[in-house]
Amino acid sequence: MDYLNDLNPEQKKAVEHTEGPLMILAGAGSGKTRVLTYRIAHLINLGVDPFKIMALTFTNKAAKEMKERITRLIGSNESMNVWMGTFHSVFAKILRSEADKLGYPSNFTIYDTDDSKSLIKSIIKELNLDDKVYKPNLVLGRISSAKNNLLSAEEYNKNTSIQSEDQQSKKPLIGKIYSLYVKRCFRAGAMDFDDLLYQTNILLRDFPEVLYKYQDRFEFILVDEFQDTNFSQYTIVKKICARRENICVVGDDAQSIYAFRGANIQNILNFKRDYPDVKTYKLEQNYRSTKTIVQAANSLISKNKNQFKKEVWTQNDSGKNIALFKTTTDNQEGWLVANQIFDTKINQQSFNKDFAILYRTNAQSRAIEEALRKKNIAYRIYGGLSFYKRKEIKDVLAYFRLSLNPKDDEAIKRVINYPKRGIGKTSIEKIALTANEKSKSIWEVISTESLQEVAINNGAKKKIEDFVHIIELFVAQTKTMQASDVGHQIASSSGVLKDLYTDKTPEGLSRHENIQELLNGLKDFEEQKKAQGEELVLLESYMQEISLLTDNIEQDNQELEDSVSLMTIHAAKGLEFPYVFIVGLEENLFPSQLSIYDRNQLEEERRLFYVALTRAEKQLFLSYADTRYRWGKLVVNTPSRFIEEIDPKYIDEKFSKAQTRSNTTEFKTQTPLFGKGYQKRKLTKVAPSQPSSIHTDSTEQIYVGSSVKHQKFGKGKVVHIEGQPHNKKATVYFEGAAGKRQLLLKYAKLEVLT
DNA sequence: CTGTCCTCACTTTTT
DNA sequence: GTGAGGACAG
Repeated sequence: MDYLNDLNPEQKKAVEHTEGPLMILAGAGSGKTRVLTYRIAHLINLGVDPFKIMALTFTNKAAKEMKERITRLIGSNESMNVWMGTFHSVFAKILRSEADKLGYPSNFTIYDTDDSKSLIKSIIKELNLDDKVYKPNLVLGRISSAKNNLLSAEEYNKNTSIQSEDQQSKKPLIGKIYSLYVKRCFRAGAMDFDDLLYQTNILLRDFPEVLYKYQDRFEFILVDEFQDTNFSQYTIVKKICARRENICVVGDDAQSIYAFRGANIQNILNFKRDYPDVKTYKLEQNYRSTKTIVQAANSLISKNKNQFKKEVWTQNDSGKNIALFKTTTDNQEGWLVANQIFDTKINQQSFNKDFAILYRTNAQSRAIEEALRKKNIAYRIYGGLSFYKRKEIKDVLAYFRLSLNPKDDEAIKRVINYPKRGIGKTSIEKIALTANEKSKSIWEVISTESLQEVAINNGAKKKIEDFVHIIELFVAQTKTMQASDVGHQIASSSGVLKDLYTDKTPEGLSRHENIQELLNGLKDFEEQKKAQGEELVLLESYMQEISLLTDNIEQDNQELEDSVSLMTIHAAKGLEFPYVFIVGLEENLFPSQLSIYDRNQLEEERRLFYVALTRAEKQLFLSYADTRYRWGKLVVNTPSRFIEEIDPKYIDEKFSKAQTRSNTTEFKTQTPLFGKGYQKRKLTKVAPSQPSSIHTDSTEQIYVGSSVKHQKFGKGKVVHIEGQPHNKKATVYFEGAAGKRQLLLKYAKLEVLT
């Protein structure tokens, strides 16, 4: 148990507390993830079956990082079996295996926010409501928060206080939209993001035997970022751990930044109420940042009224003061950041990857990007327009979805006339009308005799029938063919590839490339599964894997490796960088104008700033601009109130007048050159980046003649190796029934026997 | 039914 | 400044 020596006394106590409820209040940089990972490793070392441990995180990034760290600690074989992932992905998995109980198909579609919004739009239209009053975003928000508070549509309509709220805001029919929305999702065999949690609650509530099963299966539950859980999530966890109460939650109220989405800091308070004999440990020693950063952050967060008492401290050096830059325009701000990075790199001998630039909204990245490009500083944008959100990718994925679940109305609406087939708006509307009358999905209308009852001309009917035949073919193929083959087939037979191929504009080429990239990712996925011993890899399993991915997954590419990170503060949570720039510190931007009239919302913004400050290890740079382009208009700003809330003894104000004049003019003349950056944007790959350094290294130790062991196939001998380093393919003869196999080493996780 | 031009809303954050 | 969606002509 040497690893316990890596921990400080408080951390160690938390790790060694195995049975019974446990709450860890962990300040920023206090080794929260370390405690979680060590605790899981410790449980396994004590003989707990990894299958019986469930570890829930909030984001894919956090899940991925924890997986990697556990693998490093205890090896992949054990860690693979821990149920670890985001709330949404873990419960999606459970819902798929229990779907029939809820009347859903096990291959239900997951609607993303765009799907939900588009469905809501069509419902609003059908009800002849004004979408200026019933703004789809707002309606979706109401429905979402209802679900996250476990209110069904029926309950929503019965609840007098909600109804009077909706009356008062002159939107009395939101409840009706909610009911219809639920009906449509069900009809389409689809769940939205909130359903993944809501329906899990229903499942555990209405099927005691199912609840019992999972209570029995999960002996230990760990929840990361507990302050960000909403009521729905908390209820699931509470139910599953009710029998043993082996629940460990880790959180920091000072870093709660998702209240806007229904997260409830009260959950931390409730926790003490629900588990009176809970053991609480506070991790207050910060290992990440300098004294200056820690104390500056403390001085800021002390302005919040709602918080737990906690004193974060550090033994680290004092470090440099925070640098505060005032600039005149957003472009100048970008330029200043780029220059500062350039200088710091030389003075401190640091790398691009040591820097992060954090902002409140994604739109702010533009000015920064231009400046970095001009200075030739490599950068990477996290979040923003993710690969899966691109139009062309969503089109192909809609065909994939349709081939797996033809009842998916949102997918059908997306592609029934893309590429152009001469099926116009009027026809689709008439079909949708018939579908609603019969309470059937669009597919059930167009693929049966019901189509004859729709009042459209025969030409259009013929075109629709052709479309149905294509999809029917795809449906059949997805059941028997390898995922990558079906993928190619669908991309070309649907006409999508051809449509983009004929488009020779740079955008068209880039879209075509993106689809190739998607198909490559699909192939990679298939190879990976085959290496794990699966014979037939279906498209279905791929779609289940990616439907909850919104991040861009990192590409293992040397060039991208050393780059400056650009991201929103929300996306930066849980990460750390030696040098951190926080830009756009202006009133109405940060804090956002939507939050300044409400104490709670303002405090959330302040916590967000706290999160930003505490990302830094060595030094912080803050900046604001007097004017900034927003919505194409020049806006004049005053500095953010948050700047003054940091104890001024930690801040050095910098004005750079000399640089201001010469460089803004240079900037203006050159800006147009960088107007179109579309095709230069990075391409991201779909390949799940399982291989950590451990695996990549070990593949280099496999030679012809090596004796190896495979998780599924057992022992074997390597007879042939081909391919590039880090991407080698080996032919292996296995002793058992598996016989001769070709495996990609980077996925196969072969153990070398000596 | 399709293509083009115009208007308008969009900027809070994620699964 | 951009992209989605509506109005209108062909």
